[in-house]
Amino acid sequence: MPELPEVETVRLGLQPYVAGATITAVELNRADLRFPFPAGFAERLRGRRIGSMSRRAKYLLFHLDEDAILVSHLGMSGSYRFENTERSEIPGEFHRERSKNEAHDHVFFDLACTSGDFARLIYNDPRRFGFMLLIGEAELASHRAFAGLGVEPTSNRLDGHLIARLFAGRKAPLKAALMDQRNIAGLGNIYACEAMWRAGVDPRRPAGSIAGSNGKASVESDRLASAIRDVIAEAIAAGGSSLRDYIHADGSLGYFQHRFSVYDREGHRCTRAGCDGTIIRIVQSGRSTFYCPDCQS
DNA sequence: AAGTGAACCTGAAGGC
DNA sequence: TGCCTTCAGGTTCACT
Repeated sequence: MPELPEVETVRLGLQPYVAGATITAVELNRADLRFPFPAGFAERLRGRRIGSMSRRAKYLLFHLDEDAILVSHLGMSGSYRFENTERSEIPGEFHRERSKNEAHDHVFFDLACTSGDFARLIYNDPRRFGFMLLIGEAELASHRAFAGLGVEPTSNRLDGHLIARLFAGRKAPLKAALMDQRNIAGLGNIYACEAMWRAGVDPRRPAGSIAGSNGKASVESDRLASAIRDVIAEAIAAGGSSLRDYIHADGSLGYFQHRFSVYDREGHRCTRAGCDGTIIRIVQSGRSTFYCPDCQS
């Protein structure tokens, strides 16, 4: 379930365990996910020490020694879990014996943690839309996955003026413009819908109609920028608690439980004070959009 | 160039 | 019970 807040929650959950850990072994259950794994993937990771983790848009970045970065995108259904987080003197053997191999477990990372514990980090991804890259720190900015990405919705650079400038003259529906990672990087279907509801704007409107004249900020572009930043910040805050179990996994997946205002609420009453509308679902560029036709205009 | 739609893949849920 | 269709949090590519 990975939009930006979910990816950030995964990062926050993994970071304390993997920071400072050394990768003692990597096993692949198949040669590809969405793309083939980079040549020599497992071999190149073995023996590397993980410094820290960061996130860009929906990408997880494991910063390794020798200025390398393990990039992980979770696609639609990717997840990480730990198994066998116990002390052992023989890392490789220990994990191999005890680890459960569930359907769609594709990558196994054996880690020697700074605490002296050993842990096995497992990447699972039923639909295999996720992928992993192994690149150099210097390559990051120019890599095709990152070069075109827009502003982080958590950044204070995201304001009404920027939205107006990005959207001015655009005829694509507002929803499509918000989902376009070249504009705002990390917004997905859920939070695009939620942000438009909070801002009271119709997803079908041409994106350019949000901008003021001459691409200046408008009341609506200001409202939309605030809505995006608020909903993302709130989701990260809420996600932190609800996904923690999922990271500690003992086999059971945690579920991201959230109160959505519109997403997946077709047929329900709009919850905006004073609005009597009913949430409807439409399809835009092949994706579901949920909104209230009464208070989003 | 910008915008739209199909493709990638598996599983869950609902209708009959 | 099973079989069929539709849908799912993302990205990329091919086409108009």
